[in-house]
Amino acid sequence: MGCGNQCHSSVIGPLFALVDCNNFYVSCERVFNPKLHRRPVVVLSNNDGCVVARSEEVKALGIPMGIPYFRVRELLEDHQAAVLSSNYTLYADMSDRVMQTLATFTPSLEIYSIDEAFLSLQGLSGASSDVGRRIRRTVLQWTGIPVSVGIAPTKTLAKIANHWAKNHADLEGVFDLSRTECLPSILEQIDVEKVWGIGRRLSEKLRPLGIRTALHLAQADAGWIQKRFSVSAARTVLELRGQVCFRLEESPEANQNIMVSRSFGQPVRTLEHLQEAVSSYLSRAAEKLRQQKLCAQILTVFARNSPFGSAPFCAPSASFIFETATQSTLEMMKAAQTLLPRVYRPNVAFHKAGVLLSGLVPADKVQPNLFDNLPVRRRDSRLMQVLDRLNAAKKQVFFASEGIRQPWRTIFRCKSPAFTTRWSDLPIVS
DNA sequence: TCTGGGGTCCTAGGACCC
DNA sequence: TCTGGGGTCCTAGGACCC
Repeated sequence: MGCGNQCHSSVIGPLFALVDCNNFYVSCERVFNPKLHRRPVVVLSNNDGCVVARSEEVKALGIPMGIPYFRVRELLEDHQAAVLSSNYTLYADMSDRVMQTLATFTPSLEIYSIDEAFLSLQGLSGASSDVGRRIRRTVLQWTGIPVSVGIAPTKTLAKIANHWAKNHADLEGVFDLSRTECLPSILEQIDVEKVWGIGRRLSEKLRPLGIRTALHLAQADAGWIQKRFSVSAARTVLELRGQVCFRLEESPEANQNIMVSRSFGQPVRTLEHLQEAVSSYLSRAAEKLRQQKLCAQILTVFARNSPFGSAPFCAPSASFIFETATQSTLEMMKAAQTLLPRVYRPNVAFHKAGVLLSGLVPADKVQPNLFDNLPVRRRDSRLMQVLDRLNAAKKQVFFASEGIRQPWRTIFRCKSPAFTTRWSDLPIVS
């Protein structure tokens, strides 16, 4: 690096580590299928639509994140790439293992996404970069997943440190930005769009103003940025200067919305099939709602055609407000049946539909309504409990309204087995 | 032919009230 | 009838994240 020596006294101020799994979905697949090593691998989104994870070999081919698969299929074939559908059950289980491993290092842990966590290293003894290396080694050994670790006094800088660790092989996956004298020269090499919280739109507006790198942004006037853009952008400026604006959120707030939406395996043109799909999504959404011990006041149903087709974009939606917040799938399905005719359009080829539950309240804090039918509520509640218990491990019982043939169902053409969550799919070592 | 899913936060603008 | 300011709440839409 040639950036001067890093000293190793213990740290007093706040210190964050961002641990990010490398190419997470691809890494999960490689743990159970050694043939995927040293070979280009991609994982695709639902319906095998877009590239959502790429191995290093694929990145080297210049294939960007999120590109539609059909546009790069030939290129991938030319390089004998392995192409896999998403196996969310596997990734969720592997994520749990990684997070449990991280929790052994510190209780101050924020699970930020399926493949990322922030840790507070404040007060931990020893050199922070040694801790980083230990984290990396342990996660790899216990789960098989390679991670990168970025360490810095703010979350935004930890993100940058992590990014730097990923892009400099000599660092072996760990970079401690809090102990470097060359922060400005690093920020100078980072495009402003790469900064956490600055997206494409914002960077397009910043560049003409001369703010093209993370360093430019760090040196900008925070008050002016707030007036011109937003308070969040101003916070990012301060964070780049080492001033904490985003704290660790160890016990996250309850969700404000629960959404289940999917693109269809093939376009839906009939009210009947739209009803099936919406019933099935609603059934899943209500399950999530009960898992989180919440009730919903508002149900929104929406559907849309493809934004890429020649037909004008069409995205009707309709909402239902319950007299009393509910967690009963039955009650919600009844409501959905009244909403769907308002959403359905003959002559529209629907490409996607979804349900949104909002106005969420804890189940034990629901205000009962004067005209509530309590016996029905209690009966429904018992029924839902039984349903959830039956479906806990594997879906065994479903509503007739969800349909049987389900021609709209999401397609996964090349999905790997459920290595870690189904006995029959257990990998065998011979 | 074929373009993901699930979230959060912020702001602007309108309605309404005093 | 005319004139004015300040505050809150709600919603839609935009931007961001992975």
